[in-house]
Amino acid sequence: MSPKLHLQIDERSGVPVYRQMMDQFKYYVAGGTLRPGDQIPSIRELAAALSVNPTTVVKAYTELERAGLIEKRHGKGAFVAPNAQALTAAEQDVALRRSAKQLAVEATQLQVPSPKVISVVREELGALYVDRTVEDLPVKFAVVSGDS
Amino acid sequence: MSPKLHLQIDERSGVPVYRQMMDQFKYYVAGGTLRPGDQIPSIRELAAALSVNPTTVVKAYTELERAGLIEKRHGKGAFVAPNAQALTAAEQDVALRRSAKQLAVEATQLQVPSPKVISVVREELGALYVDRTVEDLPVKFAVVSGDS
DNA sequence: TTCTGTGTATGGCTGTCATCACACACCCGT
DNA sequence: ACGGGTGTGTGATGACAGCCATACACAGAA
Repeated sequence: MSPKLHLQIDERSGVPVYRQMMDQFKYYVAGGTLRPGDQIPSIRELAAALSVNPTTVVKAYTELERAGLIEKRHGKGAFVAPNAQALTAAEQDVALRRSAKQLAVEATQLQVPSPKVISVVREELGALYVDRTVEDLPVKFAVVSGDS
Repeated sequence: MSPKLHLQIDERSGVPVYRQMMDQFKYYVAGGTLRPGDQIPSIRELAAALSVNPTTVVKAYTELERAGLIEKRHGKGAFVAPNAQALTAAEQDVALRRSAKQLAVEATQLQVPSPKVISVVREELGALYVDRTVEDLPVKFAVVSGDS
């Protein structure tokens, strides 16, 4: 039913909260963690877990619904749409490259040597895998708002 | 005087434009590419180069000035502040980690294997170095707004 | 003075988010 | 069947931030 999600909101990033939520749901669907029919957190539940206003979640869910990715059912909850399309491999690549490029630009401007960049990325990837294992507890949705 | 800068604005990222500009100037100063006394692009010039409204650049410059990083002189232009502090190594690390973490989160949600992530990062880093060499032309400020 | 570069100031449109009050669907005890 | 409690999504309103368009003010050279 409800796969364990790991949503992360960075308030200081400047990126609208509803957009951060949308992207992450997209990625979960694209990666196959969320599958058609799966129930996702209720608006209130997610709002509480992430410490944001319910209206913000509403906006994200509404947009996702308009994109055909999820369905809201009054009084029942929200679900991944039956025909929710996973991102194509190409689209996944674009999304990933987008982040990678920003990192690269930043590193270049900071004049950080490439090997250092790579090692930091490795560390952060490793840190997440740790989280994933630790997360085999009765927590449905884990949240990190600030930094680790 | 005016070192060759390479500013990059991603309009679709959701991050406020003025914030993207601020960050990149910060990074250039932190990395030593921009040094105290250096003249930076005029408000109009930068606005034209990036295809944004001058007021947006004003906001970025005003904030940077308030942070003590640059100085605006009426009728003359904008310059890196005499006592502009480069970021400490620790602060640089924080900034870099921030981007790296976001990339890691995204990759994890997309279930992209780590080696793939690393290789993409390497590619993007490489692409930027290419740009840097190519940029030995009479262009003072090069801009990339969309994707490469 | 006049021209041309520079930074400055104001108002308006849009997007983002919070607050608060409302409406629908289910379940359970009566 | 009923009726209420609890969960769910919905909608109206207001405050504030980002961005743009436009007109104004200063500095230096012709």
